[in-house]
Amino acid sequence: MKTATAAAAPQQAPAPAPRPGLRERKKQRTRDALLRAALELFITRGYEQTTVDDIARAVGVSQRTFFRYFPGKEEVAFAMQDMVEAHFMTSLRARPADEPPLEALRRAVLDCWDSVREAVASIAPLELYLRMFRTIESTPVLLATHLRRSMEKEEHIAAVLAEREGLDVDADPRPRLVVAAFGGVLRVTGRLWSTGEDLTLEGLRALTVRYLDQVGTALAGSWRTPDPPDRAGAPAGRADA
Amino acid sequence: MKTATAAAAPQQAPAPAPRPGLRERKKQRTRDALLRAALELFITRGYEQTTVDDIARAVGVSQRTFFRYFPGKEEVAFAMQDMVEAHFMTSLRARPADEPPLEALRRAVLDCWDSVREAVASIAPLELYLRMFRTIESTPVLLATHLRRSMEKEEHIAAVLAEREGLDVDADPRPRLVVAAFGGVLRVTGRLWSTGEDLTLEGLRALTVRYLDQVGTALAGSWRTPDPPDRAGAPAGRADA
DNA sequence: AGGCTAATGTCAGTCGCTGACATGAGACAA
DNA sequence: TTGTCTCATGTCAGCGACTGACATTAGCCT
Repeated sequence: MKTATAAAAPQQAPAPAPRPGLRERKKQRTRDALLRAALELFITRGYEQTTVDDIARAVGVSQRTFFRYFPGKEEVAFAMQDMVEAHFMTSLRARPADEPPLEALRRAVLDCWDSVREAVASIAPLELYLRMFRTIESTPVLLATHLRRSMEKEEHIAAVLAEREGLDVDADPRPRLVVAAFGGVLRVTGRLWSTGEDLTLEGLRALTVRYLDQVGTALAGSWRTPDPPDRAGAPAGRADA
Repeated sequence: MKTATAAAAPQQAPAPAPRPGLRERKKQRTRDALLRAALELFITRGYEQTTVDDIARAVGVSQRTFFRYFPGKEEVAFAMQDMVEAHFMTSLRARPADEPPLEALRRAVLDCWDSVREAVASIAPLELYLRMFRTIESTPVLLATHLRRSMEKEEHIAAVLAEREGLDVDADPRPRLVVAAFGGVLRVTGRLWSTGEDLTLEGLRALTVRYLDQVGTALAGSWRTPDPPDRAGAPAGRADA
C-alpha cells in the first residue's frame, strides 16, 4: 500500500505542498488505472468499440467516477499526446535565438522525436504511444479532434516564433503562415507513417527528415524530375532559402 | 426498386430521368426545409444549443425523419461546404495543364471565391454560407470535423495535382506536401477572416491573395523586415523560386 | 471517538442516433 | 373508381456519452 512514489503528477500539477496524502495516492492510482485501461482497450478493441462502462468496469469503478477524472472519453485518448506536445514546446523554446524560424521548428521536432521515449515513460511504454497514435489516425472522430488540437497548438507555436523574432503575431502573418505550412507537412508525415507498415519511431523520424527536406523543392515551380533520389538521414539542403 | 431513386440528391444530381414525381417533390421540399431550418437555427442560436428535435419540430416532422434525410446533425452544417468544395475541384481541374502546381491551386481558389455566390445560390443566399462558415470556425466540434474533411479533400487534390504532372501520388510525396502547405495557409486565412470583423466575401478573397503571396517570403530564412507592405490584388511574386 | 470533507456510487434525465414495427399517403393497374 | 403495393413517415424502445442531484462511505483532523 505504501509504495511511496508520492507526487508523480502525470499532467501539470503545480504541487504547492508535497503532501503524499494517503488519499491522494489512491486518486492517482485510480487515474492511472483508468488511463492505462482505456488506452489498452482503445488499441486492442478500437475506440468506438470501447464504451466508457467498459473502461470503468475494467478498473472496478462506476461510470460516474470515470467522468470525474476525465472530461470525456476523448481526453483519455489524447493524454499522452498532451505530454509529447508539451515536450515539443520545451524543445522549441530551447532552440538558440539566432536560428531561422523554419530551422528552429525542424530541429525542435527532431529533438522531440529523439526523446519521446523518456518523456512518455512515466505513463506507459513508447510502443503504447505509437500504437495509440495510429489508433487516433485511423479513427475519424479522433482524427478530427487531433487536427483541431494541432491547430490550437500551432497558434501557440506561432506566438513563440513571433516572440523569438520580436514580431507581433497579429500584425505580421508570417509566423502563423510558416507554422501552418510546417504543420501541414508534419501532418502528411504522420499520416503516411501511420498508414505504412514501419511503425517504429526511427521510421517516423526518417520520414520527417525526408519530407521536411523535400517541401522546399516541392513548392518551387513545376516538378519535372521523377522523385529526388534520397532516402534516409541524409542532411540534405533545407527548404529553399 | 422502381422510381430509380434518381432525383433526391440536391447536390450533384445527374438527373437521368426528368420525372417530377409528385412524391419526389415533397421529399425535396422536406429536405430543403430541414436544411434551411437547421442552418437558420445553427447560425442564430448556435450549433450546440440546437437539438435535432428543434430542427424537426421547426419543419413539422419527427426526429426520425430528420435522420432519414441526413446521416447526422453535423452533415447538415456541412451541406453548403460540400457544394463549394465540389465547385473548387471543378475550378482546379479547369486550370491549364502548363501552370505550375502551386499557381494552379492559387488560381483555383480565387476563381472559386469569385463564383461561390452562384454556386451556393440554389440552396441559400451567400450570406448564409458565410455566416455558417463562421459558426463552423467557432464551434469546436464542427471545427474539428471541418479540418478532417479538409484533410480528406487535400488527399483528393493531391491526386489531381499528381495526375496533372504525370506522377504517382504514393511514390512522390511532393503533391501531398504542396497541398498540405497550401492547405495550411488557407486554413490560417479562413481562421483570421472568421475571427475578424470584415465578414464580406471580398475581404476573404483579399486575405487569401495577401497570404498566398506572403508565404514564400515567410518560409525563407529569417524575417528581418517589418511586414511586407502590400495589400490587395497586387499579383506579386509567387512562392520563392 | 467523533465530526468534517472529499471521493464514490446510484439514479434519473438529456441528446444524438438506430432498429423494428405499424400506418397512411402516393403510384399504378385493372 | 377501386384495389393493391410500396415507400415515406411516425412511434416506440434502446444504446452510449454525458450531467446534475443526492446518498454513502472512506480518509483526515482534533
